[in-house]
Amino acid sequence: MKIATWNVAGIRARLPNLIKWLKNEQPDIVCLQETKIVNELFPRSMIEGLGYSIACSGQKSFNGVAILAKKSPDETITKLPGDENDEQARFVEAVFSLNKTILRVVSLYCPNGNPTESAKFPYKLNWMERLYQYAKSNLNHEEMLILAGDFNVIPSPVDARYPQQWVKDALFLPQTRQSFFKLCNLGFVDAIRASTDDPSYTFWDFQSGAWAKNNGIRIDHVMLSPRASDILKGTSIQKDLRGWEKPSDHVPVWVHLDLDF
DNA sequence: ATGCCGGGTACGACCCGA
Repeated sequence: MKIATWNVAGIRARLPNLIKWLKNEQPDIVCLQETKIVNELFPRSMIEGLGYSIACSGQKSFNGVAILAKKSPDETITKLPGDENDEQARFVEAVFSLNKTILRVVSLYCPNGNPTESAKFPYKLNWMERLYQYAKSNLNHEEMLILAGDFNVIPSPVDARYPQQWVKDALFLPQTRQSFFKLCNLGFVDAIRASTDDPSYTFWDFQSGAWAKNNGIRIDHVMLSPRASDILKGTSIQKDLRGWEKPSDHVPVWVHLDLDF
């Protein structure tokens, strides 16, 4: 089976590209971020027409995540535990019962955290700590768990074309990277980094000709629990979508698993 | 460093992203 994560930067603006891409690539599961739409207005019909179930957690204007899948999930969760008052739609989980196994998939949109002197940075770090606690408690089940999405974390200098540009940015500060590595130290595998040493980016800013200059960063990640990393077959970053008409500033990240879906 | 682009909201400029 193949699973992809893609920050679409507005699902309504990206719908033609999303539909074309789904038809071309036939993913089994897709984790979307920055849908920027309430659940009631989610553009269901064309996506369902291609054979996908939809689990979404959205809000007006900002954030919003979804999971599209060729099977219907047995269970859906739309809140990251740890803060009852958190109204931001950044987490959706879908649980799939497969032949003798369970696959748990999360589409997540970690806060950006800039500017770092504002409340946004502690909110980011707190959200990442909540994700860590969630991941840790789920590992006890020894299921296949996939955390896929826009982490807004540049893990290492190799993950930026110009790392010195990011040293004071919330995406690359030591506290942010430590929080990401804490997740890795639970046993989660960064699927792209496990598969290749090549520098490869998932985001290029719309501004300043970042795409033309390949001034990119790798911030969209697929993290595999030990049971899931055991069946990792391969990965890719679908850079060509950044060159399409009306692109998102992010491109899809793909993971292939040795698993029937 | 800021906000050069792009989306959303709403219809005139704002906020937000990374």
